[in-house]
Amino acid sequence: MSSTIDLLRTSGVKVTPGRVRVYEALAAAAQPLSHADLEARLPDADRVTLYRVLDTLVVCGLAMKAVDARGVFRFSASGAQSEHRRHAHFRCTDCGRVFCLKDAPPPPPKLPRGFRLADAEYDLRGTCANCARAHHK
Amino acid sequence: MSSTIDLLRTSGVKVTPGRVRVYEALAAAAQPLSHADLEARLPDADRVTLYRVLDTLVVCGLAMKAVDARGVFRFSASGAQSEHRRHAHFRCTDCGRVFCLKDAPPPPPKLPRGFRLADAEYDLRGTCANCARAHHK
DNA sequence: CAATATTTGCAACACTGTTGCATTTGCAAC
DNA sequence: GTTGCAAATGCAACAGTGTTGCAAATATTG
Ligand SMILES: [Mn+2]
Ligand SMILES: [Mn+2]
Ligand SMILES: [Zn+2]
Ligand SMILES: [Zn+2]
Repeated sequence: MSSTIDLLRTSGVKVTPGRVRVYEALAAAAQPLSHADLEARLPDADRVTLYRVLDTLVVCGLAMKAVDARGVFRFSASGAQSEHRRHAHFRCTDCGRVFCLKDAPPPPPKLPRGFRLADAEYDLRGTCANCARAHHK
Repeated sequence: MSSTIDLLRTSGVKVTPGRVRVYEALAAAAQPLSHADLEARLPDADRVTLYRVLDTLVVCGLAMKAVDARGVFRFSASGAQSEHRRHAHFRCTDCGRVFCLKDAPPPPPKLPRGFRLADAEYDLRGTCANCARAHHK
């Protein structure tokens, strides 16, 4: 069980109280959190600092960023960076939860000449088992 | 070839110049258009009216609304939507343009028992040929 | 402890989308 | 064609989300 401080240090970023608290809020959450969700959980945090801390966590691989159905970014802790890059994700449009799938992400398709691929994401949406059952009963 | 006016009338909404122009811009577009894209194509249109027209087209079934990777809503004429489901898209993080790729999207991976797939999108990001060249000079 | 590169807090801003309200307009009934 | 009215439009003001510039504070290194 490695501490949040160790995680940050290992990821090569400075350890600051803001980063520790934000990461721990993400890790403790059952669902991906929006910036507004985090402001509610950390009332003392500065708005802009919060955006920048989230950005840092994403860049260093400790968090994942995805857009929800309303067009708002949601963040979730990703214990190990390489873990989530090796599989696709499924987002339930009912409850908002994100599930990690077993299968490897598909290989990127051919790009036109001169194009450079920086990042790829296979985004699957639908209803999870829980919500499908609840919906159906 | 049914006219836009007929389409609107059949959908049970009033026929106005704004609705005709917006629908035709969507139908003529190669990719889903954001509100900003449409403002550029229809410089005389009022911002708010444009939002309301788009909303009307979605409600009456003539357009589809989806959120893109930046969290911005993009609209497409209903007929065109099925077209874009048959290939993946590449978004240039420099200029923001979206390119339709030739290859078919990869087959969806196996989902856990009870999960229902509603929609899938293979989202590729990077720099397009133009921006890569400009960046490199 | 001192040096310094990062990070923070704050103000100001940009972009996306919404609401209220007075005016205009599409369309149906006459 | 004229009239009446519900619906659509234009405009101003606003709310939410995210960004940028810059001075002050602070985490790390030595
Ligand atoms: Mn995952
Ligand atoms: Mn396409
Ligand atoms: Zn669910
Ligand atoms: Zn580009």
